[in-house]
Amino acid sequence: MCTLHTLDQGVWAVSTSARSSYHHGDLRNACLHAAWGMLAEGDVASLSLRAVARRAGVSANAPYRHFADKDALLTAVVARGYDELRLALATADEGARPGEHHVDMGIAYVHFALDHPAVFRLMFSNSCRSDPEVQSAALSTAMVLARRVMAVTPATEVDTVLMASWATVHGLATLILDGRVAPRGPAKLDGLVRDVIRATTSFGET
Amino acid sequence: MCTLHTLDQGVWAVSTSARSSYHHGDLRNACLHAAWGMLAEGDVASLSLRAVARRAGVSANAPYRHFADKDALLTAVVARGYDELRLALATADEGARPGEHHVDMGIAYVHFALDHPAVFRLMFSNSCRSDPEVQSAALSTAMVLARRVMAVTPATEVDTVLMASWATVHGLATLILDGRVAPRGPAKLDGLVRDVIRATTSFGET
DNA sequence: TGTACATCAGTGAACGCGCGTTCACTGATGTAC
DNA sequence: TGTACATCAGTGAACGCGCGTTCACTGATGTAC
Repeated sequence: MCTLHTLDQGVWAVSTSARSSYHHGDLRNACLHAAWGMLAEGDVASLSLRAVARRAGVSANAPYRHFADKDALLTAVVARGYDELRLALATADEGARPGEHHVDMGIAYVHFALDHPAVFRLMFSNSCRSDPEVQSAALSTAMVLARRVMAVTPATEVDTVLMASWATVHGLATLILDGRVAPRGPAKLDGLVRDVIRATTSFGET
Repeated sequence: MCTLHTLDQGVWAVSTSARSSYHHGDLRNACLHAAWGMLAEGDVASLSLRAVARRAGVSANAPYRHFADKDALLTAVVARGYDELRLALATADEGARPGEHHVDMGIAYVHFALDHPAVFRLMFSNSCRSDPEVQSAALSTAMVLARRVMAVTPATEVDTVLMASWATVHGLATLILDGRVAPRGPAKLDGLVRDVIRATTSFGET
């Protein structure tokens, strides 16, 4: 059903293994993987094309065979980010406890942000908001939320409720990420998300 | 009562006027003003200390008399940002229509974000979250929201409701800023904020 | 099966650039006497 | 009131750095005959 592989395993792992030949074989993916890894360790400002090439074990200009410029690389990373987020949300929705779909999806959303802070910030920066690939990836991600909202909301209110749900969970993720809101102890994170979502959800779940 | 001046007028305007003497007189404020202006036109990545000095009409290293390094300047800008936001929220709260305090403060919050996108992003980035001046400025800002929440919420739920309110309006501001949620026409912005806040506010207002 | 050749995906060196920051210095200001 | 001097707040030149990107080139691969 879902053919998407997570970036930390599966087909991606191969691309980081030592290469024996002059040709890399999968440099595009290796660059994305390297960029993803570097964003896990630092922020966007510290990510340079040269460093990505270095980490992929390749000369500084080799990435230009696969990306028009630095922006194109970042755009591709962001698109992957949305794919990952969409997968995480869909998985949470599928495995949700009865009557807890919103809460479990919200928890997954916040966890994604905390697990990939720099990627998350990049996804919601204005730098690549107008790229078509990113826009479509963002839209499919939003659709996962939308489907759940539509299942339990009168048609006339779907727009507002979708925005409200998304805004709440997105804002919460951002505020926690930035240290403006602090769950007391990591075990309390899920409870905090649950409480906030319940406090803002006036519509029922079936 | 409130002695804070907005950055675009009042005492700040003076600091950008042509200077006649070797000594600037108010270079610290002039730097902050220049940085603020540059952030209004571009993003954080395009803001350099040298450019700030240039705009302030001063040599590249003059700012070092007033800021230890570039980070210190950014930190000061962020602190000012929180001051401005706090002022905007307090003003909105004071002048709110009866029973609409949450809505009007939310609208003010979103407007601040849209009026100062780069500053807003910088305020909620992790770069200066641990600076004491910033932390205290952020705390006083949050207190403006907290006071309003406390006025209408049972004590046991204040924490959760405060987080929920803040998260919702902050998330909404962020999503609009990033183009993920688009009010249809600028006149519709306030209505969108109002609808979302009403949809997520289950507690009453007196 | 062997060979010539086009194409693809790398290399290494170089470019100009703007940056943050430091240095020795200088003009202006204020204060003690 | 005048002068010597310490202090403050600027200047201009220079530093090393890593960056994005381009260039001519080369090793590997695949395909036509």
